[in-house]
Amino acid sequence: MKRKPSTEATSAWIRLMRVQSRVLDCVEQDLKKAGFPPLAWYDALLELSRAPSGELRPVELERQMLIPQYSTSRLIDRLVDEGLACRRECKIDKRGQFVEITEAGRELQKRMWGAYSAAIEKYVGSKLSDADAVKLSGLLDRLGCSCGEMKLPPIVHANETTPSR
Amino acid sequence: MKRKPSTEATSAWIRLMRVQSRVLDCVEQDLKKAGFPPLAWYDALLELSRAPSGELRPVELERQMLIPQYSTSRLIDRLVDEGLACRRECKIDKRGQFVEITEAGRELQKRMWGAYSAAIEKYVGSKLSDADAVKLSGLLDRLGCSCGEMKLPPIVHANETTPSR
DNA sequence: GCAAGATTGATGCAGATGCATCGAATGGGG
DNA sequence: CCCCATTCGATGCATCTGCATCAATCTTGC
Repeated sequence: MKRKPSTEATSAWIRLMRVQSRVLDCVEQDLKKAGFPPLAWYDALLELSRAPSGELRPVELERQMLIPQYSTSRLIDRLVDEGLACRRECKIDKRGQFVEITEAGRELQKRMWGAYSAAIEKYVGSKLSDADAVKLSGLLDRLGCSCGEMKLPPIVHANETTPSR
Repeated sequence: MKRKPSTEATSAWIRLMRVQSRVLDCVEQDLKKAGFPPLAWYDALLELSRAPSGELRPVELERQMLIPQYSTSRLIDRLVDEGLACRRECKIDKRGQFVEITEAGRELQKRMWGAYSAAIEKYVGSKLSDADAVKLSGLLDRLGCSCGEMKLPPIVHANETTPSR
C-alpha cells in the first residue's frame, strides 16, 4: 500500500511548486509596479463584487478564498481602512456582519483587472496554446480535488474580458 | 499586440494558483504534524547535501532556491541555530562565507524525505498516472522558462527514492 | 426554557517577510 | 595605485502571518 512516489510525480510536484511561485511572483511584481495592492485584495474585491448585493459574510469570503479566518478578518480591516469596503450589521445573526464593497472598491477591482489580465496574458497566455491551457487545467483539477475537502469555487474568478467600462 | 487573455489561459492560471496552494498546504501540514520544520529547511538542506563537499556560498543557495537574499540569510541563521549547518570562513572572498551542512543536518534531511515523499505520493502520485505527471511537467515547464530569467535547477530535487537508510 | 456545545469574528503575541540600507570586500578602469 | 561601481551578506524596521484564545451569539438536545 505504501508506494514510493514515482520520479514522475516528484518531478511534477517540483515543477508545480517552482513554476507557480515564479509566475505568481512575476504577476504580483507587475501589479505592484503599477501601483496596485496585493492580489489578495483583488480576489476579495472580486468575490464581493460578484455577490448578490455586493456583500458577503466574512465567513463566506473566507471559504471562497481558502484562507484562514484571522486572515480574512484582517484583510477586511485593511479594505475598510482604505474605503474599499464597509462593514454592515447583520440583523439575522448578531455574531456576524456583512462586508459590502464600496464604489471605490468596485472601481479598483476593475482597474486592477486591466493590469492583472495583461499579466496573465504575458506570463501564461502567451506561452500556452488554448488547447494546452485546457489540458493543463484538466490535469491540475485532478490534483486539486479532495486534499481533505477541496472546494474550487465555480470556476470563474476573473471578470469577463475587459470589464472596465 | 495586446491581446486579452483567453478564458483558457485565465482558467489555467486560477487553477495553477489554487491547486498548488492547496496541495502545498496539505504537504506542509503533514510534515508539520510529523514534527518537522518547514519545507524551506528541507530544500536548503537538500541543496547543501548535494553540494560537492556539503557546503555552498549563501549566494548560491539563494539562486538555487529562488528566494530573496535576506531570506536566505535568515534561513541560514536558523539552520545554524539548530545545529543543522555551520558557517565556515571563505578564504578566497572575505566578504563571503561557506555554509556547511552538519551530520545532524544530513540526518534530518533524510528523515524529512521519508515524510515528504509519502506526502507527494499521497497528494500527487496517487492522483495522476505517470504519463499524466509527465504531461503536467511538460506543460508547466513551458510556463516556467523566462519570466525574466528563470533558472530551473537541473531537475532532480529530491533524493533518489528511499534515501533514508 | 436552559445548559452545553458550536459558530462567528477579533485580537495579543511570537515569529516570519519585505524593504531599504549598511559595512566590508572585490574588481576594474584610469 | 587609487577610486568607484559592484557584490556579498547582515540587519532595523514596519508589516504580515500563524496560533491560541476570547467574547458574543446561535443551536441543539433535553
